[in-house]
Amino acid sequence: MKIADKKALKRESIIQTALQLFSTNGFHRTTIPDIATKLQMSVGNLYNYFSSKDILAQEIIKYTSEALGEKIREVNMMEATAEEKIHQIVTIYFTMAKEKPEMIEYFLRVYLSNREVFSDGCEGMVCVSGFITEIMIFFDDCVSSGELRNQDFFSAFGLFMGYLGGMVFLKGEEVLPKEIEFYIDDISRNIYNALKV
Amino acid sequence: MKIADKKALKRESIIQTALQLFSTNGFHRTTIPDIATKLQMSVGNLYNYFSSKDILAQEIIKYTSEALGEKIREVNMMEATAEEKIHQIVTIYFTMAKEKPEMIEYFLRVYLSNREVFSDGCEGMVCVSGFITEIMIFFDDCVSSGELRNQDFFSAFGLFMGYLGGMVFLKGEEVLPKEIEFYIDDISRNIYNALKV
Amino acid sequence: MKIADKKALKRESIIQTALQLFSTNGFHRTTIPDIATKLQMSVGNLYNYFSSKDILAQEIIKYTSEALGEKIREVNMMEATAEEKIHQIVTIYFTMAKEKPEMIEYFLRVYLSNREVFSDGCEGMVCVSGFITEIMIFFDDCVSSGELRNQDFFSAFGLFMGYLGGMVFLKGEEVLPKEIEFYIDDISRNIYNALKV
Amino acid sequence: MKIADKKALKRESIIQTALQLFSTNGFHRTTIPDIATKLQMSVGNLYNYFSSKDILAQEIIKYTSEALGEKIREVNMMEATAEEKIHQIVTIYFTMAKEKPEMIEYFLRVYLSNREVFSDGCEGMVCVSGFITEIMIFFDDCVSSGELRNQDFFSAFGLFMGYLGGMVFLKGEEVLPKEIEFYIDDISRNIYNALKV
DNA sequence: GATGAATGAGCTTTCATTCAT
DNA sequence: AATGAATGAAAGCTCATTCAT
Repeated sequence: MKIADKKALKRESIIQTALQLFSTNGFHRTTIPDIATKLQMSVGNLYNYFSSKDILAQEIIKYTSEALGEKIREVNMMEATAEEKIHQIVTIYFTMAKEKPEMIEYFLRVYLSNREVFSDGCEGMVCVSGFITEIMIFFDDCVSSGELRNQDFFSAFGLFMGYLGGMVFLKGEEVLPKEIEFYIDDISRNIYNALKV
Repeated sequence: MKIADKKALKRESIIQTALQLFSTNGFHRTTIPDIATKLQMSVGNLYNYFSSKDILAQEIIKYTSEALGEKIREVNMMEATAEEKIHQIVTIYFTMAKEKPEMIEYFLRVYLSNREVFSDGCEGMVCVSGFITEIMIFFDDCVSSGELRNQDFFSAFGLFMGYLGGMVFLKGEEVLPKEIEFYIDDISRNIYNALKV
Repeated sequence: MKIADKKALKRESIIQTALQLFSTNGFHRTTIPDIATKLQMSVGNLYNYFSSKDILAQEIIKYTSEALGEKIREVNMMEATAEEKIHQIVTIYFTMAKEKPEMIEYFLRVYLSNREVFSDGCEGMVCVSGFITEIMIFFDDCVSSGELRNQDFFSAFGLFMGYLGGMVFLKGEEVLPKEIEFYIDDISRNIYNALKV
Repeated sequence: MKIADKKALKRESIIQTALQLFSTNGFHRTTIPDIATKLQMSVGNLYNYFSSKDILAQEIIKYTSEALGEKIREVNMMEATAEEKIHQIVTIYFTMAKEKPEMIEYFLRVYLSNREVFSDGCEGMVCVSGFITEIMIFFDDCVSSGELRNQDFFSAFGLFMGYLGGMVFLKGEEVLPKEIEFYIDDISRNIYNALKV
C-alpha cells in the first residue's frame, strides 16, 4: 500500500474514534490524550494528522455530513412519492439514531452545542453542506413535481431538521415514553401534512 | 427594604447577568470571575448565593422556563382558534428571539448543549416543566376542542420545539437570508397543517 | 446573672462546641461558619470571643489540659501504690477515649497534628502544663516513695503519653482486634514493669 | 539509560523532595507549586507522575515505611539477645530522627496527623505494613526464644511505637532538656523491662 | 513518522476575617 | 453585643499543545 493511502486510512480511523468519543462524552469531556490512548497512538503523532482539537472536530462534521448526505442521496434517487420519501428519510434518521447513534449525536451534542469550536472554519453551514444539499434537492424535486408547496427553503429545512433533531434529543433525555421507532409514522405524517400542497 | 428582599434582588441580578453571559459566550467560556466582575461583586460572595457554577446554571434554566411558560400561559387563556394560538406562540417565540434573545439562546446554547451540567438536578425535564406544562395545556385544549388531531404529545411537542428552536439556531448561525419575522406566517401555517385534524 | 458571667458561659459553650467539631472533623476541615452555625450564633459575634481560629484552638487545648489534669490530680490524692495508680491512670485514659473521646482526640488529632497552629502562643508545652504538671507530681511521688526508679522525667513521660496516645491512635484506625479496655491490664503492667525500681 | 529508568528516577526524586517539604512545613502548608518549583519542573508534569496530592502523600508513606522496615530487618537478622535488639532499634530510630529526620517526621507530622489524606487508599495500616511486619517479626522471634513475655502484639507494638514516636515529638517541640541520644539507654531499658518475661 | 514528557495558563472552589448595620 | 454579606488570596487540578529524541 502506498504511504499516502496508509496516511488516509489512519486519518479516517482517527476521525471515527474521535467521533465516537466526542458523541458519547461530549467535546469538552474528551481530551486529546483520551483519543490517542484509544487509538494506541501518541498525542504527538495525532497532531501530525490534525493540527488542533478544533480542526479535528471540524473534519469530523464534514465527514459525518457527507455520510448522512449519502443516505439521503439514495432516497433522492428512488422512484417514490414525496410522502414515501419523507417516510424514508424519517426512518433512516431514527434508525440511525437508534443503531449507530454516533453521527446524529455528534450533530446534536457536538456540532450544534459547541459553536465556538466551529466558528472559525465552519462559518454558516459550509461544513454540513454535504447533508444540506441533499435535503435541498429532495425539497426542490418534490416542489417541482407539484407534491410539496413552494415555500422558502429554510422554513422547510428547519421543520425537517429541528423536528427530527428535537425528537432524538428527547430520546437522549429519556423522556420519550415509547421507543423512537414508534413515532416514525406520526412524524412522517405531520411533516407531510405541513409541507404538502 | 428588608434584608431578605435585598438578598432576593441580588440573587435575581446574578441570574440575569449570568444568563446574559452564558447565552452570549457559552457556559464553558464564561468563568465565575467574569460573572462576578460584571456584577461588581467578589467571587466568594457569589458563592454565598449559588453553591456552584452548575447549580447557578440550573437555577437560570428554571427561571427562564418559568418566564417563557408565563408567556404561553397568556396565550392559553385567550379566546382564539388553534390556528390563531399557534400563530401567537410562534410570534412570541420569534419576537423574543429577536428582542430579548438571552432566554431562548440559553435554552439552545446552554441547556440543550451542556447536558452534563444539568444531569444532576435537572434530570428528565424537571427544570423546564414550567414551560412544557403550558405547551401541554395548549395542545390538550386544542385536541379537546376538536381542532387538532389527537396524537402522542411528544410527536406534537417535538414538532413545536424542534422547529422553533431549529429556526432560531439557523438565525444564530446567520444562514437565514431573511429576518426571522419573515418566517412567522410560513411556519405557523406549517405547524397548523401538521397538527390539524 | 452578671454580664461577665454570661460572657464566660458563652465562651465555654464555644469552646465545647469547637472542641467537638475539631476532634471529629479535624482542624482544617472545621470552618468558623461550621462552629457558628452549630452554636446558632453569627461568625462575627464569635470573633468577639476569640480573635482568630488559632487562638480558639489554643484556648481549647488549655481547657482540655486542665480537665485531664484534674482527673490525674484525683489519682495523685489517692492513697494507693504506684502500681495501682498506674492502673488508675490507664483506666481513666482509655475509658475517656471510649466514652467521651473529644478531649483525647483533640490532643491527638488537633494539638499534636497541627503544630503551626500552636507554634505561636503554645510554644514548648505551656498550653498543656496543667496536664503535664500532674503527671510530674505522680512520678515524683512514686520515686520519692521508692516505688519507681529515679530517671529523667521525660523518659518516663514519653513512655506514658506515647504509649497511651499510640494505643488510642491504633483504636482510631480500627486496627485493634479487641476493645480498648481489653488492653488496660497488659499496658498497666508493662508500664509498671518499665518504671519500677 | 532507558526511559523507564529515567521515569523511575524522577518519580523517586519527586518523592524525596515532597517528603522533605511535607515533613518540614506540613502537608497543608506545602503546595503542589512549592514541590514543583523546588524540583524545577512544572505543576502539570508533576501530575503525570502522581495523580493527586493525596496519592503522592500515600506513595511517600509506603516508600518511607519500606525504608524503615529495611533497617529493622537488619536487626532481625542479627544474632543478638532481645535486650540488645531493643537497644539497636531504639538507637536506629533516634539516630535517624537526628540525622535524617524527614522520614520519622513524616510518620509523625504527616501520616499520623492527616488521616483524611490516607483514609482512602491506606486504610488500616496497609501503607505501613513494610515497617509493622518487621516489628512483628522482631517481637515473635523474641517471644519464641523465651526472652519476651507472650502478650497481645498490639500491646507491645503500641509501647514501642508510641514511646519512640512520643520522644521524637517531644524533641521536635524542643522540650527535651538533653539531646535525644541521651535517652537511648533509659528508654531501651524501660522497654525491655516492660516486655521481658 | 512517532513518541510522550513537559509546559503553564487557567479554571472552580474555599474560608478566615472584616465591617457596615 | 450581634449580624452575616462581603472580601480576595490561594489552593488543587486539567489539558491543548509543543518539541527533543
